[in-house]
Amino acid sequence: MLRLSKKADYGLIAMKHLALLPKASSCSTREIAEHYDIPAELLAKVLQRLVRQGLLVSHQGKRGGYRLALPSTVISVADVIQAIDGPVMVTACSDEVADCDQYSKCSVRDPLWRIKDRIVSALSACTIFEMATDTISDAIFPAAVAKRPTAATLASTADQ
Amino acid sequence: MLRLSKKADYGLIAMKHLALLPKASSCSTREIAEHYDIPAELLAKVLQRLVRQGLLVSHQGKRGGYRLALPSTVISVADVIQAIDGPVMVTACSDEVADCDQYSKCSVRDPLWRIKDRIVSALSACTIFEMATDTISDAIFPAAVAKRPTAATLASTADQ
DNA sequence: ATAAAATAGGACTCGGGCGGTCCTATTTCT
DNA sequence: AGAAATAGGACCGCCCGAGTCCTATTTTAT
Repeated sequence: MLRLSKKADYGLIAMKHLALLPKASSCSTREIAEHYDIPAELLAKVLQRLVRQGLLVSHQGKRGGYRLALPSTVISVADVIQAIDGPVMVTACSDEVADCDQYSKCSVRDPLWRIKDRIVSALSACTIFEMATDTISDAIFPAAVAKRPTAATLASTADQ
Repeated sequence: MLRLSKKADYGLIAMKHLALLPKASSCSTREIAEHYDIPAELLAKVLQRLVRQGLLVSHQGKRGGYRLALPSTVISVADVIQAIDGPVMVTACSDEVADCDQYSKCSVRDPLWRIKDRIVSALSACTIFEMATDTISDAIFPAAVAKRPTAATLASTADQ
């Protein structure tokens, strides 16, 4: 499935919302939660984590709220996801840590690592600004991929 | 986290294993399972699914087994993952199906869709052959990404 | 001063899905 | 005929994500 967590979803929604706010104005958890029908207390935790990671700045007390700590052109989707869910890891075995019982025999760890890097690149190449303004280009290298026939196509022709 | 399922892991391991076999020879579930310490019955289901999706061909009966249905240069990592886990979807709301309760108010669906396409592109750009021969290039467009400062960097410098 | 509204964050629960197992066909080779 | 393999349905336990509850603290408005 390769889905990202609800928290990351909420985080991106919030970041986009904050990016679209007038400069230097802020917004409370409740406002965002109500606007998008997100459980407020859950969103609160997400925003708190984004503060801890330095992507948001908070203002406590009544009339408090959050605003971006940095220009939206500098914060990437990868930054948000990683701030919330921790480092992106495609495989069970992270960075040197062999917490997967097949570590010694695993033959796909290195290849998958490179693929993970590609995914992180894809996520890093997209900024919150681009999300907010809907200016994300469609693909990274359409040519290279589109050219090659998909296995699905070939398999169906080879079916019988 | 954005992790892929154990099944997908096992599938990729098996596909790589089969790709490295001498041409036209096959291999049984048990052989692969024992070689990589994978629960045989679970791996069996994975391989069966790969057969149903046309990526493998099976030979039943004693001395049966599996072999690639197509050249390893034509099968992509995306093909394998999708054959096992179904379509890659970054968000809860798939293809037009609004099974997520925030569908109407969701502001990040379209951007995330494009990002999903990028991820699928990254996965589609890597073939089983490349996995088997360890010839995966490191990144897609290193320049574009490396050039931009990361939010993490900026956040830490702006810390106080 | 006091109350209200907000962030900060720890502790807890609940349910679904993933990983895994078991069992029973069916096919095919020896 | 029997062994060894694929095919596949049914089931189960448990972990973790999603969400809730509660309390403390900070700040502002009245």
